[in-house]
Amino acid sequence: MVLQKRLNYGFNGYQVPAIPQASRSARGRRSGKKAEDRQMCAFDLLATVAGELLLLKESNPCPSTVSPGRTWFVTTKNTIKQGQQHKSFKHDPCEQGSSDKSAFSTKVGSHMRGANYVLEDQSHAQDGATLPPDSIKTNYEALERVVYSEESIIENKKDASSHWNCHTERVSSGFEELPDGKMDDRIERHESVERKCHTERGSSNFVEIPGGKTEDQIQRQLEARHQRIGCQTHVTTPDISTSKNPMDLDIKPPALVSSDSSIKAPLCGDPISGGLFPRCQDGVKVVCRDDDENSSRCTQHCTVSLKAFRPPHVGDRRIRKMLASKFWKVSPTLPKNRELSSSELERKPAFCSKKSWYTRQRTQRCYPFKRRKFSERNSVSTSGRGINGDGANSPKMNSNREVIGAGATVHGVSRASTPVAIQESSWKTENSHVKLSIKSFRVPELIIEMPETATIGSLKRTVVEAVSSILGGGLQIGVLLQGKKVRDDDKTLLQTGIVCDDKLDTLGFMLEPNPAHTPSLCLEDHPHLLQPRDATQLPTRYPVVPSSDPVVPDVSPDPLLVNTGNCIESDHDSVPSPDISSEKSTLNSRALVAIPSISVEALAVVPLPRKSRRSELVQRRIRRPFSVSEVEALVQAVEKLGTGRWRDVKLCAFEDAKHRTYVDLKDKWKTLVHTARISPQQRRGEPVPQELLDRVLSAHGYWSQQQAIQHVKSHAEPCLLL
DNA sequence: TTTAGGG
DNA sequence: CCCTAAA
Repeated sequence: MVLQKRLNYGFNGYQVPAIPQASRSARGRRSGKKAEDRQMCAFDLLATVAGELLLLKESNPCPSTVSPGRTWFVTTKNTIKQGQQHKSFKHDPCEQGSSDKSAFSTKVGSHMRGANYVLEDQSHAQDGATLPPDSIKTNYEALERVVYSEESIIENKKDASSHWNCHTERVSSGFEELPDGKMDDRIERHESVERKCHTERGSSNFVEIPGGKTEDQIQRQLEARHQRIGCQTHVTTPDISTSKNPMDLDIKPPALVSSDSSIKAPLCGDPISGGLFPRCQDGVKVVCRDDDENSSRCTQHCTVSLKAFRPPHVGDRRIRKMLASKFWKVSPTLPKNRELSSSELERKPAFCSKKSWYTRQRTQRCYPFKRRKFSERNSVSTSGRGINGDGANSPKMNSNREVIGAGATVHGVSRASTPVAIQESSWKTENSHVKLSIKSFRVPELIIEMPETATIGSLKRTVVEAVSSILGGGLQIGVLLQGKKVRDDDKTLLQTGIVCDDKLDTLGFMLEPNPAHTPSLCLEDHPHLLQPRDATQLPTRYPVVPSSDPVVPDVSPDPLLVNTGNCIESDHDSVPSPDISSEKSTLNSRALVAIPSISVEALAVVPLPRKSRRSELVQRRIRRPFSVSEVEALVQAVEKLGTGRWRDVKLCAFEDAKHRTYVDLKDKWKTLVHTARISPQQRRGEPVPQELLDRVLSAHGYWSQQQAIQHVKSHAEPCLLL
């Protein structure tokens, strides 16, 4: 079940400019992920727009003047030549056929390729008359969901039913016609999939709000989404004369600053972000027309630049990772996070700046929540009125003036950025936190060998040295929950089950050697460790750590290194990169000087398997076993579509399961076929009903046959096809 | 980018 | 689930 809101906005025609090719190129992305990322970018864009709209909305306390049933659509201005499955989004959603979802994603992809799209309010012409709510079922579902999410972040409530014309409705995620009573069945399954999305980390790009969630849960969900997306919006009021080129929009200083109503505090004015992510800003030209398009009032245009501050190259995972590390950083009870250890910060100044950038980003992202807690709705409305002058109560909330007003407000807030520390503290007080008390750490195995004649004092010293050597940077923290190691760094505490005053006794921490740590620092701090004796007299494991990862001193500007975990992907940024490498070079050479020659030798001798480092950096995706319901969906989709159309299968049955790529589905089918062929005794994991396996075999057989037939036809009788 | 197939 | 050649 999906809660949907129909949002009413007083203007229409969001023109999304072409996004430069350069902003899309990304290295190191895995192909399976690309489509999702791309889609997500586009959705973020839409969400961004939606978020701005919400600002407008908030500043106008009389939304009831806008008629219901209004929905935003994405329409394309360009003709896309790729297949024949493209329908204009202007088409009546009622007539959508089975290919429409494909069309949507393809169009979104094309959008990222530079096609022009218009986010458009299609119902403006006939207020309340067009597009009965029920007609929006499929393609727009995602968009609306985003819109809903954004609104929720601002309003922080899911049942704002009164004047925002929201309603709940069930939406079928399937887009093929479902015969007879199959619909309910389908919806049921879809619900289950969605529920799964919630329990599994980051599996959905959207925050899907299933029924029955508490407000608190929703809030956390939305927060998580915001963290994932890392997207902020910014509205400026550019010079109208330059509005032709959205990229050239001037940024005017804020006209008004309000500390209260400035909901989505943006970051555009942040010089750090500007410097670090010169290409991260997707300019969005927003053309605001008057509500009644046909009236003379619609002639005036204003342009609003919406900037989505989501570094386009940043993988979802990376953002999350970084934010996660940010979290730990905030928590004073925990030792430094390996992902962003202090030593790393020292060595890579760019990290620091980025980090602070992100800190700000993140805290501001949370601002809507704070605002809501601190202020009543009334005060928001009041300030909104103040910002927009007399327009707020006007029946036509949609005048251009107000758009500008809202934009200026937001912009002003973006400039008035608060110190990070303050924001963090307020952040901390505003969210439910898990309080942890770490009584002691379990230290990883440490083998120490001493001559019998050694004194107790020297033993102590050796142990201390060994421990402190490891503590010097060569460790990371392992988290244990109920005795099981929590490996997924990207999961939130909530998702992992670490909630306030609950289960905390089962939570444990463990020190582990950090294979990625830089040995030079450690050795630099304790050079005597290697010097006083022969290396063979130090069979402790800690000295091994350095040579186990000799590549770390490698200062080559390897993007893999630069892009690691806590760092925003920055391979395009010319500024920080040289700093990083030069800084590291210096450090490294300095470190090498301090290291005895034997260590240098060790460094040279032991080649690091590149793979291992890579796997350190690019984390393997979490394994998510297919549930029976997922298998059933897959089987059904393959029965319908065949075995050679995994993309369609994905779109058909797993559109909302963002963590299932078509490659995953293909692989799963492969294993399903295999499973079906082996004896039940040999099967592992959650048992798949035999009935499903039978269907797998029969479908597999059928489609293999079909493929063979097609193959024969196209080869033996090519002329017949002409 | 998607498919197909090996690992 | 990853990787990658091939289309």
